[in-house]
Amino acid sequence: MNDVARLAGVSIKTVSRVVNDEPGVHPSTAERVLAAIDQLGFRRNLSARNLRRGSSTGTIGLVLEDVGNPFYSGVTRAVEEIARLRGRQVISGSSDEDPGRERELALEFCSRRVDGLLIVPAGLQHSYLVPEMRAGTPVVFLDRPAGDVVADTVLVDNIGGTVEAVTHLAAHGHRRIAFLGDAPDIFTANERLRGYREGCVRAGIGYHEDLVAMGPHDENSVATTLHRLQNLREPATAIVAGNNRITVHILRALAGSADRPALVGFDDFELADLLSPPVTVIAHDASALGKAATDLLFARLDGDNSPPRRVVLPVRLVPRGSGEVHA
Amino acid sequence: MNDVARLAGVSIKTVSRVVNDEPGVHPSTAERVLAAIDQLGFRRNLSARNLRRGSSTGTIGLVLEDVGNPFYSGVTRAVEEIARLRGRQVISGSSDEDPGRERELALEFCSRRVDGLLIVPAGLQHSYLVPEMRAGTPVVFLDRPAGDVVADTVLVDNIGGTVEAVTHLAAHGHRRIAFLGDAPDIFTANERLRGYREGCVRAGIGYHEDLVAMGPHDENSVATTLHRLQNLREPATAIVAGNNRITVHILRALAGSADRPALVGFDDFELADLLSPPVTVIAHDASALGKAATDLLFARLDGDNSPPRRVVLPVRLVPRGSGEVHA
DNA sequence: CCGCTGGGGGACAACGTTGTCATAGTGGCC
DNA sequence: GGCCACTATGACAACGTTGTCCCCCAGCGG
Repeated sequence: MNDVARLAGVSIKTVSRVVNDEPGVHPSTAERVLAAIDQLGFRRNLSARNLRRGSSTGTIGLVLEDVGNPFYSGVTRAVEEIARLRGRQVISGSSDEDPGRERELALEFCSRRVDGLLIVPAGLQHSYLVPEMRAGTPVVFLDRPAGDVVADTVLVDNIGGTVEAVTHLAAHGHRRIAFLGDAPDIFTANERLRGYREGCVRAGIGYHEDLVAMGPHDENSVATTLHRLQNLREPATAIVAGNNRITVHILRALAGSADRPALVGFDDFELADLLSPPVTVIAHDASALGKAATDLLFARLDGDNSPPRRVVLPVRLVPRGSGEVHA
Repeated sequence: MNDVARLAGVSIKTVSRVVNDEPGVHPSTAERVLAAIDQLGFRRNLSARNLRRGSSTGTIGLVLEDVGNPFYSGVTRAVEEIARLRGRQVISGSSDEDPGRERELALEFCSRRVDGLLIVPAGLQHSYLVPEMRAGTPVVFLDRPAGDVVADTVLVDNIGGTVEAVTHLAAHGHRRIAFLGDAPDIFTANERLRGYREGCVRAGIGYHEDLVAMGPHDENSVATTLHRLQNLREPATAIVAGNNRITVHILRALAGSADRPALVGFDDFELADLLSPPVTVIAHDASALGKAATDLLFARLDGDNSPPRRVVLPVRLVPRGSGEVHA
């Protein structure tokens, strides 16, 4: 800006006025300044501007588990969409389910003075955010609640979803329904297990430990587990999968096998309808989740200081006929 | 920092020293400062720090078409990974194939003084970046080349891929091979069309206009096109799909149809192997693309100022048996 | 001719840091 | 006791902006 001022033969304040479209600059002066800006390729430094103005940095931080997972990339897209409408950039990072990494990312974002934080929490300890929240950075938790702070939270109806999955399978005559879930210290995994249990009880088929296998799961562990489930004295005839990755592992393990158990997966995924058999899922909308959370965040930025809210988004069973009809 | 200094009864410079682990602070003083920091929830302002130090802002900008597309979210993940190793945050935005939006995003990132830019170019005009590049911001183009600036570029072998696809189909006896591609003003779409054409010529089956349908495509247009192709005097017996979205549209349109043409899709996608029939694809690796581009960017940041490079990543045909065997 | 008005423009401080340099105190050595 | 070296600390400027306030001068009315 200094250089521009010198080249145009004006003070830097005048350059600032031109750059900001402030009134009170003679057209001919403005033209000279613009020419200088063009010639020097000047671009105003947003950091300095925000520092001086003490205003918003125009950024929001997004911490999620893995941008590479289509579910989270859908969330990211929705967040970006709304942020854009409100003139914000999104800075994002993947925690890979590691609480330490989550914390590192969140605090780094705070150091950058993001206007707000959206977090898919990895662990159960979030008191590290208290000073930041007290200092005025709004935080919205997404997909899972925070461990030990009270804050806005957007969840999906995990319990209702798995209850519905089990009910659906039981209604088709299944009595040996298995559940493969993610690591039980992950909130959603645990909730879905609870829903599974409740569904079993409601359906009158009872809850049996031997039908449950919690993760972490990879392709091999899923294959092994399926083998076990199918060789029980009373084999499982149906499976509820705790998330999209597990569903895919199951599909891969079952590929080509003759006697396939019925399957209902939590999380919808592309092409689920084109598989044979198509896969029945508990669907919930990544963009709805991202949108709800971002809306909440912006409401806080707009001055809403009502007590923290917890929003639970509905899920819906999408029956596609993945073997529910009990042979 | 001022407040911390006051509370600890020291100068702000001493606080700065403590925060930065600089030597020459008495342990007892440091302790007082740390206590004050803790009490006030102080966190150093990175913008101010970077402004003062004139050093890197620790961010890189990523402009892509749509984070929601699994291909690009894979790229994003890879970029994030490497950026993290080099202590950078990633700011990303989706251009939605709109050159204006791309420009807006890229220049906004420049205003934020990102250390470097990774761009999946939407249009053909990138001279707007010249001043920024001259000012020292390295730019790497990804997946497609820039229109009118010379800069580092990482591409995949689009032509080789489609040549291989056509060759593969022709080897299985197909002589009426159609091509459904994206809008021809998109570099990759055009390249793949060229590859298709060359493949046809090499296979000695000739290039026929009536077998080509360039986009933009949506589910309906793909269905209509397929209908046309199958009702030609000499119907298409095989299809090459220009990208993952088109492949999926085709699969959906063909679902349940009896007489399916063979299909080879450009871009691999999850579950392609589990469909029936499985889908043969031209695979290329989103993370490899992201990694190569980010490595190139960091090489520039490390001072490499050799002439701009163009890296072309190989693709490979993954035969899965999607009806190539001509009945 | 004087004073007032208002448009155009500049000087300067401040945002929150850190680099540079100065200074006060302390202990050791001759 | 005087001098030096060294440690711990602080004062101040500067990074690139913008907000506040002030100044200059042309034009106008009296």
